[in-house]
Amino acid sequence: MATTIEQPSRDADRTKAAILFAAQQIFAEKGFAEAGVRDITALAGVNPSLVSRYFGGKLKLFEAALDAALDPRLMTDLPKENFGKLIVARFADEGDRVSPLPMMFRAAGDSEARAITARLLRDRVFEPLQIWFGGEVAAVKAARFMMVSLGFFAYRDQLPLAEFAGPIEPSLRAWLESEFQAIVDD
Amino acid sequence: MATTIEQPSRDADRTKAAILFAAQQIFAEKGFAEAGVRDITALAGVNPSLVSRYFGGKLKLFEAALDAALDPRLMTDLPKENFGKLIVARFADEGDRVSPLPMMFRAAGDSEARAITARLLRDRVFEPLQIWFGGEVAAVKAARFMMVSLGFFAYRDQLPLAEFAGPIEPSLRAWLESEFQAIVDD
DNA sequence: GACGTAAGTAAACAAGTGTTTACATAGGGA
DNA sequence: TCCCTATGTAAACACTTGTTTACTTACGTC
Repeated sequence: MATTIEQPSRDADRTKAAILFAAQQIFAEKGFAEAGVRDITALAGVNPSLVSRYFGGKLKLFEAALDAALDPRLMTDLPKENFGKLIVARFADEGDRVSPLPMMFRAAGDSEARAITARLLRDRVFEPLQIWFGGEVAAVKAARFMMVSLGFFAYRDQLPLAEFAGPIEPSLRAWLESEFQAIVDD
Repeated sequence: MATTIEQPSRDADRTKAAILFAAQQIFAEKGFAEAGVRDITALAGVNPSLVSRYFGGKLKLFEAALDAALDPRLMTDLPKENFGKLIVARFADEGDRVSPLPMMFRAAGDSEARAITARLLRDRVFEPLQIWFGGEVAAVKAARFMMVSLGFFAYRDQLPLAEFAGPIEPSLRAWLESEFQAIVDD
């Protein structure tokens, strides 16, 4: 019988982490409004009241979940020579797993959650990108990057067209790659 | 005393129109979830129960309001030679009035409303655009148009950055114009 | 002018929400 | 071993929501 790690049944840190992890899943899947505290805590296997106790409420939990999902390095760790191909590969092939944008889109219906997404998107994505791009047109470059990315995910999220449901159409993919590459090259 | 048009205080068609008009305002401003039937009917000056009676419920009212706001001619009536400059002018300068996209973004949180926006966006925008573009790459062109448009509105809607709050930055605007123009030229 | 139907209203309804309160209990330290 | 506190639970709370039901009233018709 293999030795198993002792798992104390009462561990606040572990419980918080479980709630946070479940929140990321449920918020991304159902959106802020439709994701119930009871849904999240059921997935985490704990009592609904712990959301208020440990995070201060559903809205704060959303903020924590989104903040944990945001990581600008997912863009800025790529080499600029091959930026276009690589970022599209990341977005198109593992986009729903790697990007918090669907989670943000489905929170746009709630005004408070929307204010949080706007702030985090600016501080945790737009600003780091601007620094990474550098130069005097860095702000415009960051804006272009945001627009193309938002457009791509909004398109996949909102327009479940049969002809684009599977792998992305080759010439559309090539266009996207050139769009992203042009941002760093300009 | 000037002759005034007789306004019957009881006119079902007029009441329906008033509700529909108010729904467009409120849905665009607050989103589907936060827009209450009571908000809409208060603006229209009627009783909340009339939403169910005349439209079959809040969801059907949303569908009717969105359908009434969608008009592909806002894009396809433009000359292709000057398409880029003109469409950007329309979107950037009168975008919130002319485009139903903000209304759609803020409905993404509700799964049923989202299904409606997806269907209407496909049938009332994507398909007509595809026909208008024509040729064998029409689908890809329509997809590119959707992505750039969605990206632009998502950006303005979700990222209220101070530096882009007012009129759009000139070089960013030039880039957008070239993007749209390239779609029709390719 | 009386009447019946369409138009509109007010209020109750039923369901779901996030949060709070009161209570139970596991587990480590004295 | 005995507590005492952190951890977790169950249930009630307070509130909002879209919708339905019962009722009132204005308008066209005979």
